[in-house]
Amino acid sequence: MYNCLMYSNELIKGTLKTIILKLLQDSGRMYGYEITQRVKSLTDDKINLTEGALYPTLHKLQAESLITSEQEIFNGRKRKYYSITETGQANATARAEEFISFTKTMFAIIKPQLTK
Amino acid sequence: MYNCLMYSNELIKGTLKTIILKLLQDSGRMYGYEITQRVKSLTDDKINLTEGALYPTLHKLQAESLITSEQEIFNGRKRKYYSITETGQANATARAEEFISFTKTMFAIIKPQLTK
DNA sequence: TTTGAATACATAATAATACTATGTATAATT
DNA sequence: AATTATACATAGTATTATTATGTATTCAAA
Repeated sequence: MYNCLMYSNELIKGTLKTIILKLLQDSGRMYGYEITQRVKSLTDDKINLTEGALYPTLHKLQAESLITSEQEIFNGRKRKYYSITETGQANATARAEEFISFTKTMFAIIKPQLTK
Repeated sequence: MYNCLMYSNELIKGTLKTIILKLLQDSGRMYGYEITQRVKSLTDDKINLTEGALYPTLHKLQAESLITSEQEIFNGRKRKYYSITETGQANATARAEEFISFTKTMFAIIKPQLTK
């Protein structure tokens, strides 16, 4: 869709990655289910991560060495805790800045009509 | 990716549709090439719509009755002018508002870490 | 004058990505 | 006892954008 010079072409599609990385950057380690609940409460129920979207993305982020994982048993149930790596930290910051920049650009397009 | 209650699941993927509809809402009628140039200048070269993304999307918007088209010859070259329909007007406004709302939601997630 | 850039539209093939649906399994609640 | 919540996972599907390619005309530069 976009062939951007400043924005990676994953900016939009990759919003989920940005969300996950930013949460991990903020909270230290988290497990999958915890992430869905945090997103739900942070966004006031507006974003409800599905498992079919979350887990494959977590696996992808780990494959890219942006996060690491360690499995534990908590209260009889398996939990897989994810932590952000150093590379992931830099990536998270870059993604967030890109998103903010993109937002400004989009506003340049949609704002004029809003005030009509 | 998102299973939103307030946001359509096309919010992100459909940013291009929002852009096109908003431009048509603002400018009356436009032809394809004109849209790419307008986007380019409005976004300071940051978003460069490719033809492979633009034209299929225009056809899709027309199939959804959000825009209409009329072909003309200008200076020996074919031009297909697109105009927004009444349904499209409402859709454009809704999409823009959705985008702004989504932006606020995203900021709730990424902002805390930015100030660190 | 002819070559290349800009204008103008279109589509097929590919890649990326998220969603739906489904599966497994345990703990807690009703 | 049944349902809900917790917890992870993946196959299949759909959507969507990108790349690549094709056609065709006008205009500017070499």
